[in-house]
Amino acid sequence: MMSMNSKQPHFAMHPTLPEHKYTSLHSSSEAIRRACLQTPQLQSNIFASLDETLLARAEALAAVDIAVSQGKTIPFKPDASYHTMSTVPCSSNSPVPLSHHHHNPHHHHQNLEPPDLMDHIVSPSLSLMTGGHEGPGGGGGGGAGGLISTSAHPHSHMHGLSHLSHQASMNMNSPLTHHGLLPGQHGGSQVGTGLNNGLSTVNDSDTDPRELEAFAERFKQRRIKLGVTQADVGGALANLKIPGVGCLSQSTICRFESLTLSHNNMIALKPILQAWLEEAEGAQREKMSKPDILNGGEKKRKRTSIAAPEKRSLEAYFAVQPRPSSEKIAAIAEKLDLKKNVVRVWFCNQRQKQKRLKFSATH
DNA sequence: ATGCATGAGCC
DNA sequence: GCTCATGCATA
Repeated sequence: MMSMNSKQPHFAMHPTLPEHKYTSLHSSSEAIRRACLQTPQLQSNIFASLDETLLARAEALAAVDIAVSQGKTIPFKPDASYHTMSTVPCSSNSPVPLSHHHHNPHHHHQNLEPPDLMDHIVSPSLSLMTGGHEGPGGGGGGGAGGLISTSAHPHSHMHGLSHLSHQASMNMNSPLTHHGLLPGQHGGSQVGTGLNNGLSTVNDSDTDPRELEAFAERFKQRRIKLGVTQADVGGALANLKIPGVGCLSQSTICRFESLTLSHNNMIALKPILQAWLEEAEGAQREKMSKPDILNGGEKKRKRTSIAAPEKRSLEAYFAVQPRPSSEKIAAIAEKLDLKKNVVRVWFCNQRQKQKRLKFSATH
């Protein structure tokens, strides 16, 4: 249902529309994506040449890694924060070393060149892998656009966040999509958050990592002050009646607060959450002022759990080749006795994390 | 808070 | 098949 946490009951929000303008819901992940591919892709070949040998080596590494980690080695915390944080009173616990891109005397090559592959294979403490850069070439890699996409699960309720803009370059009709994405983006930096019809051009401040970080922080603090859980926020978003915006999950709210979303995603969500915040605080003020009146199906998805040993192997493989071919994936899957699809998805998720890690390290 | 999964849009 | 945004399930 809703929050499972023992938090405060959430006060209902007024259906009133916030007097806000989220005219800009730029998402163009395509742009950022393009911007991100600054590295030519030649790894496929390299990998191909290494072929089986590499697989074997990687696997061997994995074995070594296992032994080492048993002794005491960092288990590789892939998750990175969106941006380097430093002042996060993180109410609860932040097991994630949000600032490990700063220091960390040992190894650290965020952007490695393919030629260094073997180094990793030899390094027992391999933790951060070679940068796998996408490239249209490699084997796919279409950028999805997408902002807030509603997962229209066959069984689940509609989480209505739009069926809107899933493609910046197209349907620029959607209120949330009138940002004609610009293809040629400056490398590695911003999102091309398009310009809105001259109305609310996304200002630098809106996309500034630093600003987003600060906002996320403020958001969390104020949310807590309101006594509302992340799940409550997600559910309440639908009440804002913002075109194309439905509810979001606790996961997403959590990720927003912890900056573990893509830069693009952060930018897209910010105005929405800001609107909710203002709405919620306004409602509370109202309630405070007049303390008199009324106050007062489907199938379960199964989550595969990849055991630590297998995970280490996958990490080793990933270090060598972040984007293995279908055949490679099949081979890996068989060696680790995992379903091919599980392995494929694992690599996809790993790439997403790496990308964020890279971005946060660069900004 | 985070791991694995789904689905849209694209190549 | 990929990326990306997002969610369910779970540690």
